[in-house]
Amino acid sequence: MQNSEYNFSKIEPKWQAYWSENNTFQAINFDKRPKFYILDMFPYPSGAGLHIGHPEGYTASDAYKRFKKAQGYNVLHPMGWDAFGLPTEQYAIKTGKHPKITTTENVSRFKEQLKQIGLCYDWEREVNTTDPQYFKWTQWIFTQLFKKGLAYVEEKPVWFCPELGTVLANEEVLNTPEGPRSERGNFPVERRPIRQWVLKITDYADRLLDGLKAVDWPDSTKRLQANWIGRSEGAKVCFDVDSSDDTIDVFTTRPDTLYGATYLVLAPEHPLVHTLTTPELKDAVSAYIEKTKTKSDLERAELNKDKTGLHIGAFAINPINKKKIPIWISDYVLVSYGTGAIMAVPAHDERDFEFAQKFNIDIIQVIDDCGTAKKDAGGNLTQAFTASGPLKNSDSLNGMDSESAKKAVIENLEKANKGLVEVNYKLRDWLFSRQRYWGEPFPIIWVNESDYAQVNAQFKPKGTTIKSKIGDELLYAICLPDESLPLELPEIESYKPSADGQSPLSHASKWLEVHFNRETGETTSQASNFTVRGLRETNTMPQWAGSCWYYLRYIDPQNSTALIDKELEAYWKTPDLYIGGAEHAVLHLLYARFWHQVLYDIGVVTEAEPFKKLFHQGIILGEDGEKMSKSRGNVVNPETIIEAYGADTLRLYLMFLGPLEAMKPWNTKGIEGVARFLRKLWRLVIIDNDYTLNPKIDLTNSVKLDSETDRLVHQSIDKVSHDYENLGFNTAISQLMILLNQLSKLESLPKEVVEQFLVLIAPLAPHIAEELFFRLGNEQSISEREWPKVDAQKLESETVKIIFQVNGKYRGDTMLPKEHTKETAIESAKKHERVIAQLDGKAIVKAIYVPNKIVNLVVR
RNA sequence: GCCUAGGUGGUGGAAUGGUAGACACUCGGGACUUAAAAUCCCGUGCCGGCAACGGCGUGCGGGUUCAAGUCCCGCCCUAGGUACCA
Repeated sequence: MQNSEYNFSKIEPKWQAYWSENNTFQAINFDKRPKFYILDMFPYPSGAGLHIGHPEGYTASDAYKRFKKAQGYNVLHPMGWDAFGLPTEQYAIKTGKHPKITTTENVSRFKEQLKQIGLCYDWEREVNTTDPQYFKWTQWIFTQLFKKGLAYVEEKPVWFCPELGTVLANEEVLNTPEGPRSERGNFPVERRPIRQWVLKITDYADRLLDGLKAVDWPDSTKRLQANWIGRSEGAKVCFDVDSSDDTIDVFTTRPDTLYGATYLVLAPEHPLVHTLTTPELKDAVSAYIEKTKTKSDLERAELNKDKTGLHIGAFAINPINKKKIPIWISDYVLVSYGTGAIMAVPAHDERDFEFAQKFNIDIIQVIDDCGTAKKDAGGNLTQAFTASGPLKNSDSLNGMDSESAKKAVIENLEKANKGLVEVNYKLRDWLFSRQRYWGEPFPIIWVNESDYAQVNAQFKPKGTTIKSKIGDELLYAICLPDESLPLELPEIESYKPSADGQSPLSHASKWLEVHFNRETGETTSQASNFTVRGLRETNTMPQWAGSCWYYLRYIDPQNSTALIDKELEAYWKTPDLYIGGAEHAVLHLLYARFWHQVLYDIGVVTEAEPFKKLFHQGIILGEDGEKMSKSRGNVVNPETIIEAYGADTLRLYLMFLGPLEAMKPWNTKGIEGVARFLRKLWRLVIIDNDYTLNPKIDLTNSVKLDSETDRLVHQSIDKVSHDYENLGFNTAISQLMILLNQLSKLESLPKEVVEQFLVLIAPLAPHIAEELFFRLGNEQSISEREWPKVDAQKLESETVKIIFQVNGKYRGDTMLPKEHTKETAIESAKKHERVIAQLDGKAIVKAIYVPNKIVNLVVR
């Protein structure tokens, strides 16, 4: 009876200390080996500590890193903290504790937990978005955007809760039968326009779309981003307003249906609504607009199945046939898309059809459905016909197909100066400010008009000015010089926003009021002949800002004179693999790409796209199959698992649960399987805990493996290598289980084979691999050992298994030599007992032979 | 509504159009043990049969094919995302 003990709690801390002391996984700048940059989405260090979802993706990237290192790459695999964020601020409001302190505590807890799992990062490259030496460069990037004219200020509607006196995030607003309410306190909330910084991401829409072609991302993610950008080609059509000088521009993707436009709809927020409404309808229209304010875009879209709207009394003239059509307002038209107004063609648009039916507006079919549309007994459409086809009811265009008609209509309108080709995007500009404390302050000063004129142009945006009414004054924005960065957050007494929704920074009067040197840009608390009076911007940046470019800072984290050194950038370039959740498929990845493209334009980086290859890890659900959450009480804590089973077992099990990309439930019972596997591995090498090696191991490597085992070894090297490369860890582990089961059965086996096994499993279970490798007499870390090579010859076997089928059903098999003829295979099938039984009384119609695989006899 | 992903034993899952259920968990039986833990062996999709074996079986209904979990068409269900985008 073997007496061995796999004491993970003793060996795991030992090797964690070893890796740390020896800088085993340090990335070496300018090393001759090929570089490989693996990036994880960095976490928000919450007060709750790690949950089991974090280590899933992180274990995968850690394993991949160890694999790539063994393959001879100079691997960069860093970690950092996306540490600005709402929960820390809320905690500060509640307790008065400075977010900086909370953040430091949370970060050290997270770091400790990551280390416990055996995750080895190059900690010398750690970044923290709240570190002034980091956000100095976040602010610097903003000044570049500002100077390039890619930033502007605008009043934007945001959720505001008068009761709480604060702006709310979408997720803090609940939909209730009584209307939208705040999550905290259940108070009524409304959309209120507040002064915001906005970034012109739409200027980059086409490049963001084109760039997707070149990257190795999941197709579904590319599609998601492309849909989000939503490029659509169409026309802008200008409608005159009857008995008025005003005109209304609409955007349409179907100019071919212009003859079928029977009414116009303005978004309730459209600037012309008030002007065009006839006096007797003003009250009703105002009431409708008020009601719209309480609805989010999503609500206007989804929950409001029943169309609402009002005719505002005015009429427009269809430019193509001079027909007079009524102007309506309805909340199904959004002010943020296109021109905020549409021409409604109920016969050929579902929403317009629904609306026209409800309000009894004409439905004129101008595209011939050629009998394919759904109609009632009277021959009227029962739903919109949205396909293309030949035109009708369209004067000279009758008979023309949709595509040609689109061109013809636009040409016609262009001649009359009533329209033109236009491209529209669903993508909206990026609302880039928050009325909060715990974020990067904007490096912006507001000055009055006459002072602005005296300020050196280097502090102003090129080709534009940014002005806004602040307090009662119209002020102009200038940016701080690089030397004044970072602009740090002031200490304040209360983290609560002011009652009018302004940022808590608006209380910090000492910090707020400055004197700005017109030439040098230096800010002082005392005025002088060279200074102008200014007010600092009180908004802060959103959490996205810091996470938009962190992957660049890992390359050169300490640089105080540049965001990144040019030579280092040229060496490390951009991440070769980016692993992170699909929940960031659009926003984070799109914003980061936008900033990267701007940085590319100004020469900071040399590649146009930041993330060459992307992989989404799935979510781990609770044992009940529901999303893990404190309130459900189904949260699994990694620390408990490590205490009971060890980090290697946790890592292995996380990867064994299922495909990395899948959403899968945690099952604590199942962990027994991988725990047994590791104990079995331990016993293969050690027969008691006193450093006694298993005598089955031939230390001289003179024992030869039988050919079947030898083939299995090489098949395993082959499969495991492929699976690791594709992050298919679950199948790699089952292959290793098969191999270990075989090796355990042998009477004796060469040490070399055991070591190869250890190298194969080291990426996933590094502690036990190091320990056993060490006990086999090796002095170097197993991570220095080269990845085993497959001997292709050994994969081949002399015999192959031929499957026998009758009418496609398995009825037996046999082993045949590799070099056999089709006839031999078919003959041996016909001789097989079970096949004969199936052939009884039937004739063979056909015999299919797939070389080295299958014989299928078709009988009747 | 729309977009995306998915639906395979009691459970997690595996399967270049070629033996469905690898590898595990669970459960049952046995060995070792005073006993337990650990370990080892056998069985474990469903129905029938002592067994050999036969039938059925990858959400549902069709289709293509010698052969379909895999490809095509229609439907149902689940999860995630969402902006009635004109």
